[in-house]
Amino acid sequence: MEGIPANEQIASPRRAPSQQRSRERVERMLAAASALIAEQGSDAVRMGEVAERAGVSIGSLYQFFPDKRAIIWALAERYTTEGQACISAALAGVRDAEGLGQAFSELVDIYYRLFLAEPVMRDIWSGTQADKALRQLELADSRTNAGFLTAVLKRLRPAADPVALETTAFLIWQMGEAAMRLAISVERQEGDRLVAAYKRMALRELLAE
Amino acid sequence: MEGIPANEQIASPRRAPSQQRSRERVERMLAAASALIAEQGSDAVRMGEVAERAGVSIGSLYQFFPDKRAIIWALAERYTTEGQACISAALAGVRDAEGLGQAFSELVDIYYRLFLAEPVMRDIWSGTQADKALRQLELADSRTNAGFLTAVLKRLRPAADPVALETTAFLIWQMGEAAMRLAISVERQEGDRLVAAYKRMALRELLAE
DNA sequence: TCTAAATATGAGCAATCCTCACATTTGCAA
DNA sequence: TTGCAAATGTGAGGATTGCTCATATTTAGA
Repeated sequence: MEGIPANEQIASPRRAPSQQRSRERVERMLAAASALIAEQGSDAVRMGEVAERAGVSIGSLYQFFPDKRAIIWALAERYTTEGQACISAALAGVRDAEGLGQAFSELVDIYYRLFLAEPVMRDIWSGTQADKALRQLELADSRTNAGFLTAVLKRLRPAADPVALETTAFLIWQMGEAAMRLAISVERQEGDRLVAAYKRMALRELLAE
Repeated sequence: MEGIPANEQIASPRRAPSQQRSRERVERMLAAASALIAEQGSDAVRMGEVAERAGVSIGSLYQFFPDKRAIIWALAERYTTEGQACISAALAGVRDAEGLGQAFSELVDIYYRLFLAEPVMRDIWSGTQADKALRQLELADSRTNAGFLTAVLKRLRPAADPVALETTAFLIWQMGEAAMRLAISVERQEGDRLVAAYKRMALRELLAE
């Protein structure tokens, strides 16, 4: 909540590792951070700890990451990149309403399982509201993914207002993330019901009109 | 993000102010915190600053609030209490589907306007994902409010499965909050469209079957 | 081989939350 | 009124932690 003074600029590596040696070390830093986040949550992780676990000095850490948030950000970026490829692939082949229902339903299941199983992903996407850089990344990611969905909708309903379709897709996507966050913070059984309800609601909207 | 070590226990006043004098001082502390949050955001606010603005010493602050989060929490609790009364009143008189549509639509508008106009509320509900105590408060609040909605649904559809109605109401409520958070973090025009889309989607679900 | 750029290091600076020993005020019983 | 315990007030300083920087080492390439 504090210690890190502000919340403004988008973090980027202070220096891109150009040598093989440093690239490997950066990997170790990210792996260490990831492991520690999984164990303690990103708030509790201390920079010195990350450096120690990665087997580097605290100075080396700051050579490649301008601040603590930048490490989280780098991890988050990987998840978004992976996710986008997966989503794009799942939606690219959709040709009709039935196909959309099938693909969307599967995507929701995959994401729900991922959220349940990946503590790091869960932790990072939770912090998404508090950190501006993360929020920007998540919004951009969400727009991209919603874009894949919009493309499908435009194909299925060429007569519909494109802006309305974009709005719907974006909203449905963001609500899906909200539903996931909610589902994993209640009892498993209720979480399952909530995800199912979201799926039904979203599909009703996607396939309507 | 840091400085406050963990994120565990629910914060409660370390000592309840029993004298008139201290009650007034606690009010001043909360008012100071609220003003500073509006100006800078809760992350940027420093405890010494709150004490100074309230005209008390740092020690007095910690006499009544065990830590920084407890102040935020206290402010959040006030918002939830106010909100619940408002929502309960709006939904209590609903007798048919049309009335529900009307009341729900108005509630969404009120909340959207509130989110747009109240920087403190906005700030606090944004931090809701990162702080466990806040998240608990928000979940409890959401359940309470969803309960009001559930009561209406049960009245309108007595034959429906109660658990399903509860799930639907809870989900719709949480999605509303997500839609608000999303709407205020994009351009005003797009935000309006998103809120309208949410409203349409939620109503379709509430009035369906 | 030699040099400049890249990389590595960790003691220490700075910011901030929060504690605690001690001072003051209040409520109330004698 | 007086005395005293409980409530309240104070702020210097302890403790933690993100981050810097002067300095040392390694690498790439001429």
